Parts: sequence; structure tokens; C-alpha cells
Amino acid sequence: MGRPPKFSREQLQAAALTLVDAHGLEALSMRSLANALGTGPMTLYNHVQDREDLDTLVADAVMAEARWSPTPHADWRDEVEDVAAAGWRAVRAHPRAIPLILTRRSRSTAGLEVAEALLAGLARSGRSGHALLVAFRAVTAFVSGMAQAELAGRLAVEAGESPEVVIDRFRSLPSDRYPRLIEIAGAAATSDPEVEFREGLRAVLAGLAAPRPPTPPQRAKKQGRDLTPSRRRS
Amino acid sequence: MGRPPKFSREQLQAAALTLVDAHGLEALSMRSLANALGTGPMTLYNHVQDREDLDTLVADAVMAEARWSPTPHADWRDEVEDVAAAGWRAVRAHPRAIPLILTRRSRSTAGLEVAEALLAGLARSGRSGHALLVAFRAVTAFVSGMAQAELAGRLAVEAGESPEVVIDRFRSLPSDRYPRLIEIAGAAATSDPEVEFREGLRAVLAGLAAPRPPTPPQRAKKQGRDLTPSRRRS
DNA sequence: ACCTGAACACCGTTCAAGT
DNA sequence: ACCTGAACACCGTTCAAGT
Repeated sequence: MGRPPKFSREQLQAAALTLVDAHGLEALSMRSLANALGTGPMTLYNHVQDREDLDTLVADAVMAEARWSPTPHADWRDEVEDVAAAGWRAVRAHPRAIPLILTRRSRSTAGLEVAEALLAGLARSGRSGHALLVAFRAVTAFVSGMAQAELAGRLAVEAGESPEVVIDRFRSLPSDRYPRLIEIAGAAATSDPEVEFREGLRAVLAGLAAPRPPTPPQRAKKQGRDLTPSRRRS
Repeated sequence: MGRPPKFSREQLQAAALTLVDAHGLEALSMRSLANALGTGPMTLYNHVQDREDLDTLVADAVMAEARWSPTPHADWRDEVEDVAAAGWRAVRAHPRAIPLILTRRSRSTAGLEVAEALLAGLARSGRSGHALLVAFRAVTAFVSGMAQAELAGRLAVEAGESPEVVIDRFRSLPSDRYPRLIEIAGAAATSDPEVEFREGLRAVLAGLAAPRPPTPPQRAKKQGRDLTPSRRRS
């Protein structure tokens, strides 16, 4: 009976994230992680339900790194910006894990923490209920969408191409079909992702701060989304 | 020499998407697709570079379904909203393919088409260069972020739980730690995703329409992101 | 309660051969 | 140019057994 676990959840997370950071997502498997920890694959099933669960563990490890100021700012928008930027920094620090985060963020406890902090800031705008939900979705959508954009660039670089080559290829798209795409590819060549994030987020927050036009009443309906609590192992 | 291809790109796309729609992402493999088409796995390598390439093919098939009005609206924001909503509808029509879209949208030709149409609308706001890039990122980030939210709900339902159960589980989170999360879980219970999308997008567009505060000049730097052209097979 | 090796039913992909 | 079967090096996971 009562035998102490051989590995802690934190050990698993750290080892898995290290593997992903160093060698990419494809390098993470039950077998490779077990190997990195010096055991057989089956041992992992004492700590993790699934391969899926392992992926969630990694996403959670990334989100757990997010740090923001605990003291509220004067302006609620600054507070939201602070938390959102923290989440985004955590994601950017682990580019190879981004697909996992895009796909499992809402199953991570650490993700819930970030969400609640974001909501605390947004609630200070005077919103509650449905309006708060919409604002929350807008901000989180923006953050994870920016992470998606980040991923796209890294994928190509990963595939062995320099950023310059990627942009050049865009520039060599048929210019009659994709004139604007080519234009922003040029802009992207000298752009700082941090600035893009900041400016974009401020635009979103400005939109949320502006008086909102009346909207038709809700039809009662439908399922909850982005609301899945993380399943805790045993 | 010159032998006509046994399958067209469209056939592959259709068969793969059907498989995913019907049985989920895990049901798509080189072998299962080959089987559905009545060949051996190796035949697929005449049409596709990779397993990765197959994923991109599916994402492309989904984005190719996006349809929007070809005639420009009076207000540029309505035009952007039209295109963005079209992209979102396409995504929602294939919920089980969402992880692929989140992860490979920027490698899809059909995705480029949507992007260019979005840019055409945004350019009418008077933006170009860096400002256009930022506006573009904000809108696409919002759309794919909303898709991410959509995914989260479907995952749980897929896992065999009714939407009500999912929301109930959220409501039963520790209420001292996650008060706001619980609040919006309640709001989400009666919320229509379509309304959320519309309201959120309008907030983003309102923010983009508002006069922008001055921003510090760009440091020259960095790589392009979200700009990877799709690799065409021979 | 937790650990673990063997075995099974899958994968993607290389190779070599065919037309 | 395109098709294809056999074979290889991987996967996640079930089972049964150990402490």
C-alpha cells in the first residue's frame, strides 16, 4: 500500500517543458519523457491520465510562469494590459509549446488564474454578466490570436529558414492578387512584436472603453465555451 | 513517364475533411485517408509532402469555404466585419478541425485570400504600412482567438459531457478564488456565440476607428510573423 | 498506492520495384 | 510521372505482475 510517488507533478512539468523547449513538440512522447526521467513509459501513467493530459501539463507549466503586478493600477485598462502582457510574455518564452497552449489553455489551472485576474481588471470598467463575458472574450481572443501569429513566424524559422527569407517569399507573391499582404510583409520586416502587441491591445481596450451601441436582446440558447475546468488527476 | 494523377488535390481535401468532420482529428492518418480513398498509404505521398502537409490541406479546405460579399460596403468597418464573420462561420462549420486551423491557417492559400480581403477593408480606414499591420493583427487575432474559445467548448462536449455539465463544473469552482469566472460561466449559459462574436468584433473595430495615441518610433528589428506562404506541392 | 516489463495495435516514412 | 507493397523505427496503451 501507501507508497510515496516517485515523481511530483512539478518534476513532470519541468522535464516535459525542457524537452519541448530544447527539441520541439515532436520530441515529446510518453517514451521520451520517461526516458528523460530515467524510467519506463508505464510509470508516467501513475501521474498522468493520458497523452492528452501530458499536453495539458505542458501548457499549464507555461501559463504558470505568467507574473503580473498584484496591486491594481489607477486605470483599469492598465491593469488588464498588465495581466494580458504577462500571459503573452510567458507564451513567447516557449514558442515551441504554442500549439499546445492554443489548444489547451482553457484546461490549465494556471490559465484559470490568468483569466480571473483579467476579469478582475475588466470588471472595474463597470461591466458584469453578459457584457463582462464579451469583454473577456475579446481580450483573451486577442492575446491567444497574437500567440498564433507568433507561432506562424517561428514555424518557418524552425523549418530552417531565416526570417528574411520568409518575408522575401511573401514579397514574391503575385502582387496583383495580394498587394496589401505584400505591403504589410514589408512593414513586418522592421516591426517589433512587442510594439504590435501593445498597440493592438490598446486599440481593443479603447474599443471596450468607448460607449457601446445598443444590442438586440439575447436569445436564450446555447452552450458555454472556453469554460472547461481542468480535470485533476486522481 | 507522364501518367495522370490518380487523385486531385480537391479529392484529397474533401476526403480528409469528411473524415475529420465525421470522426475527429485522431481519425485522420495517412493510412486512414488512403483507406477511405481505396489505396495504400504510399500513394498519398504523390500528392502530399508530409503528414504535416496533410494537416495544412485540411485547414485550407475549411478556409476555402469562407464566402463574403464582393461589393464593398459604405463603411469600411462593415466590410471588415463581413469578411471576418465569413472566416469565422467557415471555422465554426468544422469544429473538429479547429486545432489545425489555429495552427496552420497562415500556411493555407485560402487563408491568404481571407487575409487580403480583410486588408482591403482595413486599408480603407486610411491606414498603411505599420499601422495597417497592427490593425490586421488585431482583427485576425480576434477571429482566431474566438475560434480557440469555440474549440474549448466543443472539446468538452466531445469528451461526452453536455454543455450544462461543463458550465455546472465551472460554477462549482472555489468561489473565493474564481468569483468572476463563475459569474461569466453563468452568463455563458444563456449566451449566443454569434452575438459574442459580433459584439466583440465591433468593439475591436471601434477601437481601431478611434483616434490613436502617438506611439514611440519603431526600433528597426525582427522577424516577420504570420507571414508564411503556403508551400505548394510540385 | 505506486511501479514496471512485455506485448499489441497502431503510426509515418524509406526503400526498392513497378508502369 | 505516378503508383505501390514490404519493412523499419517509432508511437500510446492494455495487461498482468510485482512492492
